[in-house]
Amino acid sequence: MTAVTVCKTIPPYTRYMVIDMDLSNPLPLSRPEARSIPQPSLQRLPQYHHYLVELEAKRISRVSCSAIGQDLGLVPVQVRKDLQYTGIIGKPKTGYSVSELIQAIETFLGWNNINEAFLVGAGNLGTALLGHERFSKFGLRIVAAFDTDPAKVGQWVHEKAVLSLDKLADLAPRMSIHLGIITTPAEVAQAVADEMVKGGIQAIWNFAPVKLKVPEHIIVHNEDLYNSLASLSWKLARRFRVPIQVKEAV
Amino acid sequence: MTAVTVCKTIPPYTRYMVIDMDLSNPLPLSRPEARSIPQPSLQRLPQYHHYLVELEAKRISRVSCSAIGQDLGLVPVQVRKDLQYTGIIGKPKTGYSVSELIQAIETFLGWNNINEAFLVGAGNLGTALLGHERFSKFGLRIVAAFDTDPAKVGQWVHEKAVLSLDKLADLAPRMSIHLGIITTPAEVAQAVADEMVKGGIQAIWNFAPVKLKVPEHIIVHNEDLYNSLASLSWKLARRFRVPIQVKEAV
DNA sequence: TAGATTGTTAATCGATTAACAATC
DNA sequence: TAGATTGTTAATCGATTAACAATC
Repeated sequence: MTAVTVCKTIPPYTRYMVIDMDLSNPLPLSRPEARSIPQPSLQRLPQYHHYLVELEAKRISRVSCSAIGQDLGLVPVQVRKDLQYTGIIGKPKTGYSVSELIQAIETFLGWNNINEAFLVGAGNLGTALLGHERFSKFGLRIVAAFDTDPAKVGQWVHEKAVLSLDKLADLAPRMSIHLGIITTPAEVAQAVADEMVKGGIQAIWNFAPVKLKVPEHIIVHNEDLYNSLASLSWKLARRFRVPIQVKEAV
Repeated sequence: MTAVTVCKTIPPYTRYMVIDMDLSNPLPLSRPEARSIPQPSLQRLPQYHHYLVELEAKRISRVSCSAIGQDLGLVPVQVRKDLQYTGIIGKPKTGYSVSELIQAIETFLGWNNINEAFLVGAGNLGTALLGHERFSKFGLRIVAAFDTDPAKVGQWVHEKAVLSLDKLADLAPRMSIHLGIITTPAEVAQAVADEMVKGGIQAIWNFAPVKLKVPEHIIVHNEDLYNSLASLSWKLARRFRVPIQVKEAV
């Protein structure tokens, strides 16, 4: 508001840019960590990334918001807003540089600095994740697996050793591992989380259907298939219920 | 508004209930399919369900919103709103009946009428899902698996037959299967989805990281691990960036 | 009765979308 | 220049939360 008097002819958002440049921050790209981002936007970024990588493979070097929106089923202005969080700036009329966008998204999401992780629970799901080469493209490398089953300990799964769970709390700090993945049955998930916290793990990606109790500073993400199944089966069930509902109304 | 004159002394929401009963719908429970529900609420319902089942195992028969909220990290009024979508009604001072709540949630989510499903892609992830007994508690039963790999076709995985993919479009309508699960690599997911649509599948639970192109009436749910990994690694990366950021500010 | 808890309405908060100026 | 596309602001839409009456 006070800036209005300084330069009346320039519209508000141009003024904002000038102020921004005054602080010698011409490239917002240089401090993406300073910004906050809505959860939905954050979750759309990997979609853009995936799409852009495909474009790059097709040797397409520039893209507009409308084109992205068209292919991903989003309105252009939403794409624009989302991309702005990464700090990237486009060119009117020509759009955005595909390679710059990819770079910006990867930097923003921290996919450049690889996260090494420990996985606990070498069952079917654990094995599936251990074999998931594509994770490395998204900055995640699972370096070892843990289990309590003596039959599994000492084995190798997808070139990764399966170690005894009681080694975890000791190994994690020595290898400076900050990320833990839980793919155990629900019953033991809490005990595993406790071990991880003891080992100084900062973030837990939890595939067990339990609400983990951990100290407040630990980041927990729940990958709860049941939540997802819920909405799917509700929609499907509703579809088959519809004729009945119509009947009742008559 | 027009109803105000009818009965001035009764406050608005009591009036609403009266009107509702006038339409001979005393139990909202009887027509849960008529209501719409916000996506976030829908995804919280399985959490309540899981929690309530645990309570029931402990022989606790009544529960209040505050208790639920306490344990699940939600404010009481949000719990109340969510539960209202299922049409359940509680009793002031004593709370809700645990068993009625469980019943209401299951009915609302359609978990009573079992969804039989076909799964395509008998790799690690597919095997993990096939072995997931708990799904049956949530109304899902995977009845057969499909694959194109000759080494897998004809095998049995967790007591389920692995069939050749080209049988799917024929079998689905004959067995009246409406739900398909895709756990294939991204490259073939679209082709699999096409087969499912040909077979009359109504809903697809997609674990491959691709945006599927299907007719508009098909329900698709994407279980994209990368979206989830994105926000986790962003938060973790940001945490480690913080000291640097502070330095820059100085 | 008093206190606890539900059910409802209204206010708030946050994300999306509409409108439009700036730019190439 | 004209048209396309970006970047910004303001309006809209939807979910959450606050406040409070009703009920047991």
